Amino acid sequence: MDKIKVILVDDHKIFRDGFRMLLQSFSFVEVIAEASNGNEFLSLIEDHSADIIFMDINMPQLDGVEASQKALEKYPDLKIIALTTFLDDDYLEQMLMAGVEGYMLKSAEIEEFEKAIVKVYEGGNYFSDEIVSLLSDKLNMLRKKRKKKDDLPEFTDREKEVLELICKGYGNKQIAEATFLSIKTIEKHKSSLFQKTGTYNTVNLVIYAFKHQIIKF
Amino acid sequence: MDKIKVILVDDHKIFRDGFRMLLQSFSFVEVIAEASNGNEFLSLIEDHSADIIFMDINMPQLDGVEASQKALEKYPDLKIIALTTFLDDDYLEQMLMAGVEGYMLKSAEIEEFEKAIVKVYEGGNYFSDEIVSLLSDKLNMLRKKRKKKDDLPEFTDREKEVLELICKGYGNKQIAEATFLSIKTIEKHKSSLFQKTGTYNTVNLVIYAFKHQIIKF
DNA sequence: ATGCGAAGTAGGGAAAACCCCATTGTACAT
DNA sequence: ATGTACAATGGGGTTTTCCCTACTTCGCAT
Repeated sequence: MDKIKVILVDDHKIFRDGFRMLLQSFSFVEVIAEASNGNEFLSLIEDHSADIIFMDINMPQLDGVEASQKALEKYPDLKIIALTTFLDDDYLEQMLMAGVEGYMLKSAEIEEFEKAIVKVYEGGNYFSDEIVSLLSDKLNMLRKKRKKKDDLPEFTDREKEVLELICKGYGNKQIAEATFLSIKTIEKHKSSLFQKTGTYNTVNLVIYAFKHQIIKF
Repeated sequence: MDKIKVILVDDHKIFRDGFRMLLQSFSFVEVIAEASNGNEFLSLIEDHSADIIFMDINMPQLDGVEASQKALEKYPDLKIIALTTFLDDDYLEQMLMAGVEGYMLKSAEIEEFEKAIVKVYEGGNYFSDEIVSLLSDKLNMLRKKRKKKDDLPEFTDREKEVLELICKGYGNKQIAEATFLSIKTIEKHKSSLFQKTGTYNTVNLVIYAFKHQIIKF
């Protein structure tokens, strides 16, 4: 079996040296190239076909987030494992959205790296426990924030029905046709919605609905 | 040290029986109660102070999602570990948003449950690898969908300016005042926006903007 | 049994949004 | 220099939205 070809991207030479040694100690891994920032990496992948990229996030010139995005745009099958030092990481969401296959701390145990490489190489993904915890915490924060804001008023059935249609982009006339009611009635229901939500026209109402997640995308 | 007090919620008695036995085999765990659906669980927690809840998701009467939401509303410090059978789970996001501390497959290994209980009891959280993979896949799907849709038209500076104000809920008059232009001009810019986006009124335009993430919440 | 409030149904008229069309200015190419 | 393209600015007139008011129905409490 061929060795798994790995590229290292990190701005600290010392870290790369240490990490390369660690990886080479796995018999099934070969470090085929290194880059010290995003730009260097992007030109590098033109000439090398790697299986897995270990990508630092904080780097000068072009950081890991943008480098990953650009690389994946051109080579969507690239498998990237993001590396981060601390847990106060604001880039987590961005990096996940960029489409990385793994995310772990530089301080992880040797066995973790081994596990991660194998899993990602086989088409899976790997996230260290700390990262998962962090993500979960962020979700919780989000939830609490929403909860606080959500003293939503109560809507009647008709109002909910009308609001749904409004948020689909229907005008009063179309809503009237869809519900077999007169335009005037629709207008009244909208008026009630305005009052209950503290808005004063349709656009505001739609914005309100989106912000309070009453409607789904 | 006291035993960790656990409540089981699942509609299948056989599963509860087997799972209880499994848990009791850990010397540090005590199953103090069981419920066969969400409603039963909600009345149960009034009388029991549990450390950890194992909560099935698909249940008759009141499912795991709503039960968890309601329970956590009343007792925010409750620690819930969600259990699911299959991986085709549409409730994943909802359950995470509800604020569960863990999420795992019923088919998990014994050691996994042990690990999960300890971690969650100590204030952490636990998600099985399969769940994490699923979540990551969903994120990837989301990303790809956004990418595909994002052949957004190009807007002129004025148009962007007007669009921003529209999405703040401003009417034509207010936008005109804010930009020192005539209402008619604003109307024309909006008209251009309609054409470029394929929409035909302000409400539709706002919806378009939200869906394509042109504006931020 | 009756009264009272809340939801659902509309009309008339004012205000805002929208469509078709015209003018000006600017950049860029021939 | 001149034509083409397009952004930016607006006017006139129609359509839609919005506000104020009114009537009916239904549940529910006195």
